[in-house]
Amino acid sequence: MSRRVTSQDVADLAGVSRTTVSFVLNDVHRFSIRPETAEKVRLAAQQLGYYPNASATALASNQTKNIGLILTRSPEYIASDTFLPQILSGTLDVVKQHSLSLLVEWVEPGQQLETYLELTRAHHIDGMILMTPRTDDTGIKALEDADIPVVVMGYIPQSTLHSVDVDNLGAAQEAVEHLISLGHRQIACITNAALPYTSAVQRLDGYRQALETAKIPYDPALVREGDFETQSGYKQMKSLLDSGKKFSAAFVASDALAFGAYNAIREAGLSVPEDISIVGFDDIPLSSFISPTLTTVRLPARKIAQDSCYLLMRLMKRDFPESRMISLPTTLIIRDSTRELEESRRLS
Amino acid sequence: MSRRVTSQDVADLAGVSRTTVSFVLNDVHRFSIRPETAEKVRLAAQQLGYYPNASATALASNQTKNIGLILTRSPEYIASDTFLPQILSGTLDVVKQHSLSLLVEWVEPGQQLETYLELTRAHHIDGMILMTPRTDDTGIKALEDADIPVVVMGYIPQSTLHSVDVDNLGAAQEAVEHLISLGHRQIACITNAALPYTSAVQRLDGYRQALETAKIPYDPALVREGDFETQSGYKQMKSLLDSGKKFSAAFVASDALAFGAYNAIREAGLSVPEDISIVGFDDIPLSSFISPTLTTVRLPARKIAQDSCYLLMRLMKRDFPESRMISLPTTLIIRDSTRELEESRRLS
DNA sequence: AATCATTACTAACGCGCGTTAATAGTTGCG
DNA sequence: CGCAACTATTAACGCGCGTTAGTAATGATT
Repeated sequence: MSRRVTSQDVADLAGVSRTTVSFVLNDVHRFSIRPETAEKVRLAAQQLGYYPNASATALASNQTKNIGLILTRSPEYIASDTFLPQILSGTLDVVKQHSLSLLVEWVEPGQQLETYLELTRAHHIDGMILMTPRTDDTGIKALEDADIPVVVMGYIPQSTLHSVDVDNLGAAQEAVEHLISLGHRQIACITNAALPYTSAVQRLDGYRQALETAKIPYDPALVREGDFETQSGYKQMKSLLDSGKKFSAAFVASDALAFGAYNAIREAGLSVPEDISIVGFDDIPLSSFISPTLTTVRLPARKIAQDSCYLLMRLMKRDFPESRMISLPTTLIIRDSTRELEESRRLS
Repeated sequence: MSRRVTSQDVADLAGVSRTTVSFVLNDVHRFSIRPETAEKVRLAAQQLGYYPNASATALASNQTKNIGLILTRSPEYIASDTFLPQILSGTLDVVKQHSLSLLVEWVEPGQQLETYLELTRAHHIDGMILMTPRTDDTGIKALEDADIPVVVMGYIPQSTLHSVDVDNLGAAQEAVEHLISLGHRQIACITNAALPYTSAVQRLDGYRQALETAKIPYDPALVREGDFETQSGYKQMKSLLDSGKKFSAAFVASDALAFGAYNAIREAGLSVPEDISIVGFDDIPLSSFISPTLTTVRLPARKIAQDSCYLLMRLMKRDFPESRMISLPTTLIIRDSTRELEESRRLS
């Protein structure tokens, strides 16, 4: 249980003052230091196994070197978030490159304001990334006013916060247009999440937009609301099938849910894509392995995370980009779950 | 850009000293304080929106209130870690209950020692959880000597560190015995990861054990090494099929890889379970949705994470449990990917 | 009345570091 | 030789908080 090594110890061993140690180890060039002295200090530091105390550094410099990744779902949903690994991977990647640390926090719905305040005022972090926020987030206002850099992964209407996102609406539209181009006219839709999540609304809007462009009337009876989990994809597809409404294709706005939908369709004695074509959204790793392989919209999840980090770091340097949002491109990946509707099944 | 609110401000407003404020807000009962005074302080704190500065608190109290979750894979693998959400979910859950924060760190292979030292000496965290460590981890020794609480999720041979794990060997054995009980004698195996990962070795040993017990000779030609990703499950199953070796079942020590294996089998014009029975390992959420639903070993991932946290918190309170390891039970979940081998295909 | 214990509070130090203002030492130049 | 202009280094303060040792006031006990 040896005492902690402080910069004073390093200074003593090197025969200089603590200030000099600090200058050397932090590469402060404003006050010049003789190379030999610097070398002596570095040697002493290494010899003692000196690591500057993080809290002390943070307190003195007013920088924690931590950035926060804020998750807005409850732990049960987090457990089945098929996206999280990619997000985390991208974030860790960049964060590590800049020798920062990542603090992962989870916000309870209704507790947003409190949590954001605590996080910023207590200064646990230098900046934060907000993952998939909800429109009914009660803390957004506080974040806009707080002087802490924030990047939103996703979209919040009428917010002044910086954000990184994909064009959910456009991508969904493209997905549905693909179905339409295959001759489908009766197209169901299952959203990826409840509607307070902005991406859910945007994708639904894309669906409607595509229908409208093709002059297909929008029928609410063909739409269901999912909630992240595969199970809900199953449940909602079952509900659609049981409703008696006819449809030859479905846009399921999340791959995970699409897998559930597959199951419901199979259970009903039907098959994909022979009876029903399915387009997903996200392109999670398993989508190209499931049978039939899933036609879906590829979301560059890891890149979203990386770009969010890069953006955050710019903001932390008070280097504000001209544009408030970065929009990343998506790609429609056509696989085996969609197929042209036979003439016989087409409407007149 | 208003000045930060400090405890001095609270003290001034309440008309007491800073010390009193500290006592009140930290519930220090050793020095008694009149209820009215306490109330005054609490009111002032709330009125000012006072949040104690995390760095200062950490520095003064020598406790960061952060715990570290250390990932041992590279970002590319982290991205496809189907387990991570459950682990994170369980960890966040417990951590939040105890009003701590979670620092997620990723360790480069070869950099373990350096990273652990930095993490502990710089005192970023009060304790750490090591996820899926490798046997060739160069930093373990340092952690055993460091006086920081550590919990290992998984198993490290000959380590004195506390750990939470499942009986991988027993579970794998049970899985393979299930195949044997269905009449299979030629059983292939694909490991979940490279062999420096202890769980991979243990599961492989379970496989061998089961064969031995049933007096089935172990044939290395039926064994392949996976590496976490679905793609490698595909690749290795393809390699097995291409090898010409006959087998009627396979134990794939990771569900994610099993999905890849499904694909390879399908591509070869065969089917599960008619031609080949498959048992997976992990029971990730999608396993009950894929077709055919996957027989697998359920790993209580979230509970592992939670128990690891609880254990860590005990250690942080210097409350050392009698036993060094906690072993959690697994369950063999029998679904549709395994089937009894027809008499005609059985060996004499 | 004098002593003691108890209650309610505070002054002041230390945690380990970054940083500014000041100081000693050296060289250049007329 | 004397002054200026650097160069190399340090003393000392502050970051915001926890905590110990100590004080003042009150009541209880001899």
